[in-house]
Amino acid sequence: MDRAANPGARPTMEDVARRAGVSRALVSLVMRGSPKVSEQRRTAVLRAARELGYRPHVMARSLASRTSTVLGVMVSDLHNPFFAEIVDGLDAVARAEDFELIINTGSRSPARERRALNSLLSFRPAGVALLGPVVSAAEIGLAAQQVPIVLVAARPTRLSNVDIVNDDGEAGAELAVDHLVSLGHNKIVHLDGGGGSQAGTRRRGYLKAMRRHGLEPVVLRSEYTDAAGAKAVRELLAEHDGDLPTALVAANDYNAVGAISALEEAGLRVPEEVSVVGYDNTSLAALRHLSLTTVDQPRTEMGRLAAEALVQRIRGQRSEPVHQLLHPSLVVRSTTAHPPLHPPPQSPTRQPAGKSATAGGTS
Amino acid sequence: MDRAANPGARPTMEDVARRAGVSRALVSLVMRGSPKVSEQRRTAVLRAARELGYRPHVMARSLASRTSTVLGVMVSDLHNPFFAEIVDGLDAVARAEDFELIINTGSRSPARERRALNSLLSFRPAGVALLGPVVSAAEIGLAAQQVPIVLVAARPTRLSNVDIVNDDGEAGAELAVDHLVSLGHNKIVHLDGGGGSQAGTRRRGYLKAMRRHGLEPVVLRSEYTDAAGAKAVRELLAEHDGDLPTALVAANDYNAVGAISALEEAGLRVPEEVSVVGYDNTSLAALRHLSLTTVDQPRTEMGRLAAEALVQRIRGQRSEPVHQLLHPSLVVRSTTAHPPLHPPPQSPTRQPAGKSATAGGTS
DNA sequence: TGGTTTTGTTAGAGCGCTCTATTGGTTAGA
DNA sequence: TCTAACCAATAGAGCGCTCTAACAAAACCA
Repeated sequence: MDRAANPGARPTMEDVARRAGVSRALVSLVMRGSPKVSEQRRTAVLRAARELGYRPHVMARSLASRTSTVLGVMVSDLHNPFFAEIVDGLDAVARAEDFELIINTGSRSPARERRALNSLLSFRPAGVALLGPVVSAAEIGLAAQQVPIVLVAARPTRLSNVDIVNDDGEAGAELAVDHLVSLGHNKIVHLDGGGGSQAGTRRRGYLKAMRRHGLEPVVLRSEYTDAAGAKAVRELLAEHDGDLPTALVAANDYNAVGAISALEEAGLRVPEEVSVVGYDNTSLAALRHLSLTTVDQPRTEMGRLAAEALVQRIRGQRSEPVHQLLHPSLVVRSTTAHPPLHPPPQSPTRQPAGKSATAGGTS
Repeated sequence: MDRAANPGARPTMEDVARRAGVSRALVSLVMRGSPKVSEQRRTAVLRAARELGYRPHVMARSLASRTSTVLGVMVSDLHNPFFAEIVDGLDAVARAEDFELIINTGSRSPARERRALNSLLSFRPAGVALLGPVVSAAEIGLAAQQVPIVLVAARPTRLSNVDIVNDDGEAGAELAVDHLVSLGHNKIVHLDGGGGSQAGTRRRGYLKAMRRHGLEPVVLRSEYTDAAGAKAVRELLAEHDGDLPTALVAANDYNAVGAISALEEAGLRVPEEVSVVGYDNTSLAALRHLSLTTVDQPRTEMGRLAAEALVQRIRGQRSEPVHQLLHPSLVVRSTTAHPPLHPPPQSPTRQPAGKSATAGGTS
């Protein structure tokens, strides 16, 4: 009844002003927390606003102020909980710095991702974070001309006007290989992530570490999925019939889980006969049922740094691009052990001696 | 150079109009695909727009038109891939009907969820979908006065002005119990979802089915997490030392996986000694490594129906609330089997009393 | 006391767009 | 030939807000 000339519809600043007996401009000042408002009027305005259920219209606000408090987030794959933790980090900073997050997803398809990005841009956000983008560098570059952009978990790029926050995939893969080598493995195969973001970097790290240890690298093309991991292993088993690897460095955790399934289907036990290392330390890996040895990226931290990079750019505190490379760490769980036939220097955890028969003739 | 009075900044409709030698209104018509524009001018405008890299400003548009093409989506937990599939369904409809999705998350905390909801509302969306909300009914009701709202995967509510799309959790839990009974189980314990959405409904279904079969129900308070499932089982094992159940109906897949881990830690084998049924058929359950028997909700379909409900309301095609209750189905995988010491009559898969829902899935 | 600051408040223009009239310019009908 | 009917195009108001400039009223200083 008191919604004045605006029954039913959402109350506007005008309505609040009328009810509080002040001007629209004063309401605006109160809403933005200006110090130059008398206490008396401030409380009157706040009360009127509360009574009407008024909430400022962000779009109108950003239109009028020519600024935005919106940070756009493009999540390349909502199904992958990996990104959820990055969002956690972004969200924490956004909350602290008074930005709003709007999320959008590209479903791992470049076309949809472009759509999602355009949709985000049409809100004229103050900045945009692309998590695991698969869209072309050219398009990212184009967008970067209009708004600060930070890439997270992205494949390497030559773009000069974007910030980047990645984990050091090369170091991570090296970590995995070093771990396996230290357990006594020397036939270590990498299932790579195909064209996925970070796949190339991890592959490079694997190759580098293998060379460093004087071992012969074998890379199998795969993908960031359960099914692809299983498929790659099945092919591996079919081809390299006699000469099986004793350890696998998988593209990521999903890939690793698929690989483990295929290994077990083939009667190979993990880790007794084959060790498997994942990548990402997703909640999947942590499930005690899987208990996957994996490489952990500081995801929340990555999100936090990404948001901070954006905020700095938005506030004009920095204009050169930054390229953060965070250090991953190895999380050793139960899918890695000493290889069969290669008893380690010291006392092992689980190294069944009777294993030799199996390893001798898997044929 | 030709950006006229607007160098550097994003071109506006005015810029396009100037360049094409027409009025701003005409550009507006072209942008909205009006048929009442001569072909000649249309191409001229489109060319000018292309040359300037013009993209309409959705905020300004929705401000001026007093309409919105934005659908807000509040996802209660981004880490749970369950919701990602609902978003897929929403997204499909949104794309088809020319709406934009903006997503936001509440991280399973009522306070954050309220924040997220308010943030969403401040964009004055045309409609809002709340996926697995934990915020209070009162607040939802308040929001529903301002914008059409659809609840998905929500706990039951008395709210009269919102649409609801749920799976029939009662039927789902019954499906699980019936399946276990048909395998010969009669000591079936339910690990419930505590205060989680749908937890009560599932518990009710479990109780109903147990009673129907003349069995004594046992409900253990738990939660929708891996850890909670494991904890509940550990407590169960500690207390009911002598008289263990032969089957568990878990609150959801995560809970089930935790339960399985705890069982295996205790030396109990699944499914040989204890059968476990999950709920949700998440990607987790499908991993061949877990191969969890579970209840599947048609999630994408739920998302689709939710979006359609919103669109109908937005278009004014309907004003009464709808309450959709979708039928779940059982996916039998490898975590359920006949109970020990109780060899079944024959080898059943289905259960006698022709229940409405089907038994689908693998294996 | 008069002038200068300071403080609190407001009018009014305008952000980029849509939308309702309204305007000329054709064409059709009689 | 005139009017009605249509068509393409446009002027101008206004969506809900911010922001600059201007303005009273109170406070300060000499």
